[in-house]
Amino acid sequence: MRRDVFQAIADPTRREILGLIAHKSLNINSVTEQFDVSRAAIYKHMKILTECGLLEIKQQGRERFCEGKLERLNEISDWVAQYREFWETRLDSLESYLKTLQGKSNDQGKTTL
Amino acid sequence: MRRDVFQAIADPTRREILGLIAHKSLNINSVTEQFDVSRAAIYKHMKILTECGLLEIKQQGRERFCEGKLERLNEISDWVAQYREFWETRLDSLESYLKTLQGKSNDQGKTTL
DNA sequence: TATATTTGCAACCAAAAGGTTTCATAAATA
DNA sequence: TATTTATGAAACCTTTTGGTTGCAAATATA
Repeated sequence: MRRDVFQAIADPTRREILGLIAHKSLNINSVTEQFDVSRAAIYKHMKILTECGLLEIKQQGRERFCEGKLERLNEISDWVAQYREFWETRLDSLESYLKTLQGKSNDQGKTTL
Repeated sequence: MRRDVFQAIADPTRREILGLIAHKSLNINSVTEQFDVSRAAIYKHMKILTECGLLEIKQQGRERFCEGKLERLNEISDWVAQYREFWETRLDSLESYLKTLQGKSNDQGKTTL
């Protein structure tokens, strides 16, 4: 069972769940109401999110409130970041190239690519 | 067949493939050599990456060179970004709270956590 | 106490994912 | 021309995924 953050956010329902609980903690039934699948299905998604640390559950009476731990998404943005540097470097050199062109003829405007 | 960027990067092999071709274009056999699965398996991964725009293929004789289109990862970082703001706000208010304590200060520090 | 509510979890199912082997085809080369 | 190389893709298999229904247990409430 691979259970990493990348796999966790691959599912659109799980992304939606994160969106819901980012703002405020909700119990499992409240989350379920927002979807048209069974509680058991939502529960399984919750479990996956919990197992990779994106979500924490706090018991309160017979209810369990789900709290988002979005910091864990850092793993994702860190991974993307290495390539961002890479592709932005390329875009930067394109940009400076275009600026060079622009400097040569000043009425140029944007060249459609 | 869901075929979005989120699902594409969920698989570790596909993430590795992106890492390989980020630096320079490689043909399919060269990519395959780096893994211990069959060419057909790699080919399928390539296809998925192509279908969601993370990769472009340029024919050159009988070979096909795979070129990374990492800009498409913007979709991922955009999605993460909305939550980044959210959780960094929380961290920022913690930080300013700590600064307030440290400075024993005269400003109205945000203590809402 | 009897009943409602909220949840955990098992058992099961269909479809998707990730892999394999095999064959066909087009391009390069001996 | 005959052969090797690089690839596309079909057929097939196993495991994982995402869903279901149903039941048990614990907490709240009438």
